[in-house]
This record gives sequence, structure tokens and C-alpha cells, in this order.
Amino acid sequence: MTTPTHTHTDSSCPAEGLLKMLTGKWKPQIFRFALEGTVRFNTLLRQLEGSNKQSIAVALKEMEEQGLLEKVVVKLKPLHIEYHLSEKGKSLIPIFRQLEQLAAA
Amino acid sequence: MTTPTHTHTDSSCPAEGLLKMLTGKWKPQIFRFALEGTVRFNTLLRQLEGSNKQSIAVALKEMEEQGLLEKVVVKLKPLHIEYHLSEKGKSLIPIFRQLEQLAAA
DNA sequence: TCAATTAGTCAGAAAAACATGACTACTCCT
DNA sequence: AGGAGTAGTCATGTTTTTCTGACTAATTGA
Repeated sequence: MTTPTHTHTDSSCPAEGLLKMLTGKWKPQIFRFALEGTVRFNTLLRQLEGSNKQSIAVALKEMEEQGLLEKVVVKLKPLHIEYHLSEKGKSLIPIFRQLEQLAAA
Repeated sequence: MTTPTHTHTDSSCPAEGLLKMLTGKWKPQIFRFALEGTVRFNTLLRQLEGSNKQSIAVALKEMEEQGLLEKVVVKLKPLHIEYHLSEKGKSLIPIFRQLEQLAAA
């Protein structure tokens, strides 16, 4: 274990932290699905071709820890877990939309 | 060489490509410097504490290939190279600013 | 009771990203 | 001619990220 002498995090680049929240192989796609409604573990696994349990689990956990998603246990028929955008997550929607528009242009 | 059966790239997630352009250890900070003016190899190396030639070289090259930065040979006194935001790069400025504001809020 | 569906975890391997140190090549100044 | 400053490249090694396959555990429907 190395002692972190300088914890680089943001400081000089405030946008960096937010960017990192959508960084990773699956996070942008997960965010996009969350944009359209509720998201679930096994459903994502099927929707995201080439993905795997581990990566999706880690992505969901990190996005939750970062405050982008909220995890809800739904005590209904099949008893399952849902993830949906938190307020912080929703605050990123306009930016994400702009990225999509720019990409389309 | 494996045949890519599914070239995942964007398709279902248009924002992904743009996001990837600012993904990496140094790219957000390089972009931020480029926002304020011209950027140079050795200067970045000094400005970005903990960075190294290789990583900065690769980041600059990729950002250039992605069309974010333009490379210009300046035939003046010290004869050097400058990188500055392309039109595409400039189109990301408002988004980057919004990220900074959100981060500050 | 058994099988399927839910949502994961864990250890290890493979792949990608990043860092290190040595080296190159050109220009500029003395 | 020599030294410093420009901007890199290259081979190698380390670190981080991602993937694979096996396994766990609770709930549900037949």
C-alpha cells in the first residue's frame, strides 16, 4: 500500500468528478436506460450485449455510491430491486441530452 | 486477430462517444487548459503534477485524432508546437462549463 | 419438494490504461 | 562544437479495469 501524497481528485478540474461518474464501459448505457425509467440488474444484463454480472454489479454499486442512482427493494409479486435516477442523477439529464444532440449533429 | 462480431461503439448510446473523448486520467485537465488558450506538450508536463511524457503524448494524440484538438507547428523563435480546440472541441465548451457549475453547486 | 427467477459475491485470469527510464531528432544560443 | 530546449518514441513494467465461471441465498410457482 502506497501512501497517497497528493490525492489529485478535482481541485484544479471541477468537471472531472462528474465526468468520472459516467466513465467506464457500461455506465453511459446504464445511465441512458435509467433516463427512460427504472433499471434492474438482470434486465440490464440481457439488454447490454457482451456484459457480465460482475461488471454490471460493480457499475450499479458505484453509481449508487456516487449518488447517481437510488436502490429500491420492491416488495411485490416477484420481489425485486429497482434502480432509478436520484435528484443528482436527474441534474445530469440536460447535459446528457446535449451530448446526444451534439453526437447526432 | 478476433473478428469483432459486435462493434458496440455508440449505436444505442450516442453520448458515449463524446464522453469517451474526455475519459482518461489527463484528458479532462488538458481540455480545461485548452479552454483557456493554447496548450503545449512540455508546458502540460510541468502543469500536470504526476504526469509523464508518454501519457501526455498519447492523450494529445488521441484528442487530436478524435477531432477535439488541432496541432499547429509554430515557425517562430523557439519553433514549437501548439494545440488548440477545434470547432468540435469548442462545441463541448458549454457542456463542460455546465459540469463545472454542477460540481460547484 | 424441486426448479426457476431474483440479485448478487468471489477468486482468478485477461486486457487495457498508465508510468518509467532510456533514447532520438531538430533547433537555437554561445 | 556543445548544451539546452523543443517534442516526442520505444520497450518494459506496474496498476486498474474488465471478464469468466463457479458459487450463494432468498423468494416463488408448480
